[in-house]
Amino acid sequence: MARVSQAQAQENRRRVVDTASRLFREQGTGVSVADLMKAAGLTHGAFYKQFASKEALIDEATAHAFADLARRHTAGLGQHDGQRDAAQRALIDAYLSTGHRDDPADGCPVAGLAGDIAREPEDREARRVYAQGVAAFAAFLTPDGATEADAEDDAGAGLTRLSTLVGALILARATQGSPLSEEILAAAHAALTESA
Amino acid sequence: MARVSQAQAQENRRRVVDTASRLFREQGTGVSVADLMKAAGLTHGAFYKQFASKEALIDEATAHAFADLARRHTAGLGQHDGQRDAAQRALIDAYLSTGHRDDPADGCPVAGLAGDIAREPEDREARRVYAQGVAAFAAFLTPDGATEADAEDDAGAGLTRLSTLVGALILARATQGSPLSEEILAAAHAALTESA
DNA sequence: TGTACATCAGTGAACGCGCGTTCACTGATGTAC
DNA sequence: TGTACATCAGTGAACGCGCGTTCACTGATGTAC
Repeated sequence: MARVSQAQAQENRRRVVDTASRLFREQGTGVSVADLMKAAGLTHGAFYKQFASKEALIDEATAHAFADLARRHTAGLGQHDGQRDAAQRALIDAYLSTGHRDDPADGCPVAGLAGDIAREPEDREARRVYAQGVAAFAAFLTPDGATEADAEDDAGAGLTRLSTLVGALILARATQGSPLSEEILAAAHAALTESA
Repeated sequence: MARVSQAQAQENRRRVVDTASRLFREQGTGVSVADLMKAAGLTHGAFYKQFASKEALIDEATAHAFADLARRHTAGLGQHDGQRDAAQRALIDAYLSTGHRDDPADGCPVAGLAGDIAREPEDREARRVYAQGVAAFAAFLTPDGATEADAEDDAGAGLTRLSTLVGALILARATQGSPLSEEILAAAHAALTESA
């Protein structure tokens, strides 16, 4: 394989970003460029024809993961005829499932990337994108009722719900193998669905 | 410096474990043996006189961090004359402070080690210790009231509170630099203290 | 539409570097008498 | 208590290896005529 059509090259590039966004969530941003490219079906040398550095790919893969998350939230709303509470309930069910716990690659980037993002320097693009993604997710979780009177409280409730979701998922993953893991998911699920 | 007294050697070993437990929380378990030993005031060669491998140190440093956490919880109870609700309230205040957010090295190992522990293989000692630490922390957070009637619900409430605390702290660290970071801490703090 | 040639996505060997780990050596400590 | 010697915690050079990145090369693609 030598030169490849522009369309093929563009598709290869897309596949690298998509593969990276999955592997970074699953194994962390420490995944090597060589392993990454192999997973995308290419050799490591081709990487620098498409990306300036591994850092640049981390930025791009982070943005890709959050764009996908936003798309899923919009789709979720669509599936419930725009009813926020029904869409939120469906999201909570899926978020705190063992399926989500066991599949970080295809799962929430807020949870999957949290550890690596926290250790990135403050001026990194990936951090900006992450914070924006957190804000958008919290907004999606804002209670359905009175959004006019107490806007600040509502925003706070969205942030708190997100904290509980992300915390429970991360703890369930870190305790996987112990019965505690399922107990955490069940407890958070009960707490988040009884009041909503 | 060549040979050193047994007492000195023992103290050096303790210092390495303590330094590791702090650096792992702050920078992750990816910290190099050389950096670690330098931070403890020794050279890297001495490492293998005290530890079988870096893995073994990760296990020991994790246990050390959780033993320290348990000690702090006990001390917290003592400072409030054994009153659980007062001790819990004080812990929540400290846990969701910017001081705790900005000092992961000296902070909660449940939050600081979550990402690395989740990626360790299931049979690792560090995972066992971590799960045990999560259970103990959740027990500490169990509501003060009726611990006789609904033991399962109470345990669930402890796990949910821990999920919210850990999730909020991790998100606040990952969004540090954005105003969102303080909003997350404030929102979770309000939610956890209004009901308790 | 067919031919000639420049382009450039992908390959695979190679780079300097830092990793975890090993090892020959040092010399104060601990012990045997 | 004093001397002779074995022990072993700590040092620093060295190991093989995988990392991110570079580069000479390939040959199908895209373009100029």
